Amino acid sequence: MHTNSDIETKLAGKGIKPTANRLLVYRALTEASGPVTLAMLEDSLVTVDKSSIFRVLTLFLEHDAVHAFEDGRGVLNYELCTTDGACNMTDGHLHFYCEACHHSYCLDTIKTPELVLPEGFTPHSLSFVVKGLCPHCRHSH
Amino acid sequence: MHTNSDIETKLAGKGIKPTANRLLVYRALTEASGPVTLAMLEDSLVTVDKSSIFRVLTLFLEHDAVHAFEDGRGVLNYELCTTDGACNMTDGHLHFYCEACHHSYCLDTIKTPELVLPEGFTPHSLSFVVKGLCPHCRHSH
DNA sequence: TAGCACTTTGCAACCCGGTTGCAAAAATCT
DNA sequence: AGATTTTTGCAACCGGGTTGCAAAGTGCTA
Repeated sequence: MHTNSDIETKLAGKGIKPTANRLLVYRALTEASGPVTLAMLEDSLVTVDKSSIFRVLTLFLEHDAVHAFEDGRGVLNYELCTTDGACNMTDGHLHFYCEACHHSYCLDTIKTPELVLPEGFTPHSLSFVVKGLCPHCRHSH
Repeated sequence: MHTNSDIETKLAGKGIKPTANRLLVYRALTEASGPVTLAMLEDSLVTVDKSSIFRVLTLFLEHDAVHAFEDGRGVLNYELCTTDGACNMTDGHLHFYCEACHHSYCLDTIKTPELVLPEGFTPHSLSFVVKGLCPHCRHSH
């Protein structure tokens, strides 16, 4: 488990001043079993206002503490960055969105392929999302 | 160019009864240089209500006349299906979203890779979107 | 420690894309 | 024509995301 000072160290390493809300949000991200949405954080952090969570997340994004991607519905999902440096397309991996339980999975065992774009297109980031049924929903069908 | 009866034939082939609005929307899709959003169609089809365009597009989706994907902002983009049969993930191809001009490109020369999901995950559709700068915006930088 | 500046937070309100209920208009069917 | 079904426009709503603003908190410095 992560003590508060563990988290403070992590945040400091990314150049983020630790506040009470930032510790709460960071902890929620570490304890999540996968990518989480703003709405999920709102539910689990009832003491913190939606806009505050949002601002913490955007701060984390700017400091490469988390990365974000859209699931199949256009909802942003956030995940802690595992790498220490900039967290960009180079560590891109596949995400899976279950259309039954509306849950996102991070399939980080599957890397996105390196790709060759037509002349002139300069990539910054990428998202690769597969929609379908997750193992659980497929069986309970 | 496409005459109205050309379009009517196409729609009939997909099992869609041609109405005035459906012809207008279909024509707008054929004349677009790439994927279009609901907002873009609202702008170009000033005589047609937003909700009507929306309902036409969902009808087209159900009849595999168009397919849709989200660009990098979570906005739906629509494209005419080129294949005759069901338009699903099998003809998946890459899309590029320019963060400067907010325009989506259909890079249909680049096919999405065939992928192997972990046991139990059943794919239905997929989206593969690269964000960055398009050739034009890159030069006018 | 008082006074001042800067940062962070909560609240309310807004924005925008997407979506729906409903009644009017248009097409379809005897 | 009259009855029925489909399509349409309007208005309103929804939900995720975002912002303005004032209050609360933090951290100075004198």
